[in-house]
Amino acid sequence: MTEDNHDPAELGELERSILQLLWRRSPITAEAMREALEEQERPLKDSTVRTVLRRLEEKGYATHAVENRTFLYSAAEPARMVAGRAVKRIVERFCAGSVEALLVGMVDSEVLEPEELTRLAARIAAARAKKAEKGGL
Amino acid sequence: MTEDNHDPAELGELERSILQLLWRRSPITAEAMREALEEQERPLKDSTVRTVLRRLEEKGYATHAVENRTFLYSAAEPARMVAGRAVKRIVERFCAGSVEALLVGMVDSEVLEPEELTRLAARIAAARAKKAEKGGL
DNA sequence: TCCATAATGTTACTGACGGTAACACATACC
DNA sequence: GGTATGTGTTACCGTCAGTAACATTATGGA
Repeated sequence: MTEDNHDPAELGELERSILQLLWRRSPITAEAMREALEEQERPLKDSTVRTVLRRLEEKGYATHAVENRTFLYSAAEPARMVAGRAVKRIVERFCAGSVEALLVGMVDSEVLEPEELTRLAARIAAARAKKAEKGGL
Repeated sequence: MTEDNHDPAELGELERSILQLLWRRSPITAEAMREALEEQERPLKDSTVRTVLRRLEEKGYATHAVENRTFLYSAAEPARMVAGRAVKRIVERFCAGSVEALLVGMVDSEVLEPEELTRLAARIAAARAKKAEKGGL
């Protein structure tokens, strides 16, 4: 039971922006992060950025290593994973646990075309099969 | 452009519970809602329930009709739709807009088996085709 | 040695918002 | 006309994200 209880819905807008950057530019120092945000028209004080990075780490979304007394932050897990779990919660909360209902909803709300769904499903299954083959089993 | 800007992430826990009940038991009066919540070990004052119902309506998740001076609340749109849009936001926020990345993430985080994905895709596409045929395009 | 510098740690204020509810107001029926 | 039933108004409180000042620590050079 690794108590993996992240909930991306619990992230604020700034926290998400920073997490995005972690995914894109890991590993990264707090100062570099501040500069990156500044380039996105988001000028913030040094301490603000650090506070948010610390909070992200507390919440389990980030980690850091220490290199010459300086923290190098990285995302704790890939975006795909976080997104996957986020969807899982949506399925539980709004689709009574049925993934099918969710996929139907995505089609209904035009997030996804049926043909695209079919195509992606095939592609993913193929990729998966290949991986399983390599992975030995 | 009906400015359909709901964000289920912006709902609190009680709001979600009540929305669930709206989906399950619409149309429903405030009093009946209170009783339903009581049965779920959630005893709340009348005014609490009413406040939340009103907030849900303000946020666009519910509507009401008036029947003999009494409000009959209903969900404004099906759960599937809300879920679909919620997922859309996740895709934008965590998957750089790629639905494929999301589906892969769902497989990676074991929300969905590859075979199941393939099967559901086929089923949905078929249902969709049938509908288009009937709908006369 | 001692200070300036570059990091990190601590603490806190503020505004939004959700959970919760008291209290006021209206109306229909006896 | 007053009581019962249902709706409208207002508000308090706790939590949390955004924001940041201020304190502390270590390190390398004068």
